[in-house]
Amino acid sequence: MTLRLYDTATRTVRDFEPLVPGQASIYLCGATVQGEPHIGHLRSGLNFDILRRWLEYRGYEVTFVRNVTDIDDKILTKAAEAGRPWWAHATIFEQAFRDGYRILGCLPPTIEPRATGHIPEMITLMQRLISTGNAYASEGDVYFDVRSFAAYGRLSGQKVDEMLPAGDSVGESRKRDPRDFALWKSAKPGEPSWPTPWGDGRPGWHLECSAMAGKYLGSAFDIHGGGLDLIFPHHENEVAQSVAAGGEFARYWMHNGWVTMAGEKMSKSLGNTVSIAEMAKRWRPVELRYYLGAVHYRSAIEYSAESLAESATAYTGLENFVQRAVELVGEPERLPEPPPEFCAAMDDDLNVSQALAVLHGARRAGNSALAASDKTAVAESLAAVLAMTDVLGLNPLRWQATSGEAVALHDTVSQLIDLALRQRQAARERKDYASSDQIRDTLAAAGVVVEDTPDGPRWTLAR
RNA sequence: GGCGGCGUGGCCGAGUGGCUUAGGCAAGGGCCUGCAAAGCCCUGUACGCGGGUUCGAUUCCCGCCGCCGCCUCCA
Repeated sequence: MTLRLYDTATRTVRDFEPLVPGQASIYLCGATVQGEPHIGHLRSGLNFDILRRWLEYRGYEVTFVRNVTDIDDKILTKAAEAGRPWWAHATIFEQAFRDGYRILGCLPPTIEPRATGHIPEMITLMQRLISTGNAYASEGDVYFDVRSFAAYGRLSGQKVDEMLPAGDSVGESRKRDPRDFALWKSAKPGEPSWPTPWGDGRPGWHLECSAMAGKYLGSAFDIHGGGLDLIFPHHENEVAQSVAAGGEFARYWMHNGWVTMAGEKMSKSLGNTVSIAEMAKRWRPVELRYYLGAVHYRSAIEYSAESLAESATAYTGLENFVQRAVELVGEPERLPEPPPEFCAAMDDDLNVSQALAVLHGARRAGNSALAASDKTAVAESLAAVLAMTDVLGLNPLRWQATSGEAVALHDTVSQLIDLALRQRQAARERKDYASSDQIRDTLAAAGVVVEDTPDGPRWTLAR
C-alpha cells in the first residue's frame, strides 16, 4: 500500500512518489504575523503536522519548512494602530503563532524562515525573472508579466482572460496588464525598505515564498501546502515565479479546508474568529487537537461548542481506557505497528476520520477485555491504541501533565482523596450508604468523580 | 462573468454502483452496581429535490433548489 494524496494541481488522488527516495520535502505557507492566531490558522498547521508525522512513520526523512511572513501591508497597518514598530508587532505574533502550534502538539518545523531574512534571494530571483523576460521594473516596483507565462492559471483553473482585474489595478499605470502582480513594491515614506537595483522597497507576498522554498528545498520539491484560499493568487503566482525562473517547483499541492462558523469561513474580516486563548480556557489542548484533526483535512469544519464537546468526550473515552489498561498491564515496552486498516485509511489521502474508526474499535475491544480481565487481550488493545494515537499526536501518555509542581500537587491531592475514599469504603461496608454517598457527593462538588470497580474505587478529575 | 466545493440518520462526520449496521456524540432498552459512574451488548435503517443511465444509485449523468469559497489581504 502506498500513500496516496490529493493533488490540487491535477485534481486527482495520486500515488506519492518523492523526488528523492526515502525523503520528503514540504513547504507550508505559514502565517502573516499580523494578529492572534485563530483555530482556522491552527487547523492548517495541524493538518500538515499530521501529514508530516505520517510521512515520518512511513519511514521518510522529512524536511518541513513553514515560513513566517513578517513584512506586509497589514502588519504595517496593525503595528501603527497598536503604536509599536512593525518588527516588534511581527515578533509578538510570530511567537503567538509558534505557541499556538506548540500547544496543539505540532512538531516544530525543520526550518522556519522569515521573509525579511531573505531579501538577497528575492533580488536574485527578480533579476533572473527580468532577464528571462518574465518580469519588469516600473517606477521602483517590479511586476511579473502574467502574459509571458503560458501556464499562468493552470494550478487554480483560472483563465487569464476571464479573470477580474486586480482591485489595486484601478488607476494603476505602472502595470503593463492589470493582472500582473507585484514582486516588489517601491518604498513609501515612513515604511521599512531594503535597497535593490530598482530602488528601495519591500517584497511582495508571493515572491518571498518562492525565494524561501527555493533556498531551503531547491528548485524542485515534493509537497507544497496551505489553506484553500491560497490557491489563487498566492500559489498560482509562486508557480509562475519559480517555474519561469527555471525550476520545477512543487510536485504535489495540498490545500486544507476551512474552519467555518455558522456556515461562513472563519476570518478576521468577518469577525467570527475563535482564538486559541479562548479555547484554552474551556478545553484541553489535546481535545482541541482531536477535534480539529478528526475531520478530513479537505472538508470544512463547522465549528460549534457542541461538536467540540463531543470530541472531548470521545477523546476522554480513549484516555480512560489507556489509563485503566496501563494500571492493569503497564505500559508496553515498545509500540507495535498500527493495524493495517488504520494504515490503509491514513494512506488514503490521510483519511483520519476512517482511521479514528479503527482506533475506537480497538478501544472497544480493549474495554471488553478489561471487563473480562483478559490481560493478554488488554495489553494487545492498549498497544494498538497507543500506536495509533501516537502517530496522530494524540497519545494520552504523552499528554499527561509533567511539570514538577503539578506532579507534587497531584501527589498531595491523591493522598487526601484516598483518605476520603477509605472513609467512604468503611461506611459502605457497614451499609451506611447515606454517609458514603455524602462523601462521594462532597468529592464530586470538588470536581472529583468517584467510580466503584471490582478492584475498589478509583477517581478522576472532572472538568 | 470565470473557476471550485458542499447538501448523509437527533447532532458531528467518513464512505460506496448492489454486505461498511463507518465512527463519534446524544437517545432508548439490557448487563454490571447498594445506588451511581465507567464499561460492554442491543436498537434506530440516513443519504437536498426532479429526471436519466443501469438488473440495481446515496454513490454515475442532466436539470433544479439551497449553502459556501476563490477571482482583492486571508490558513
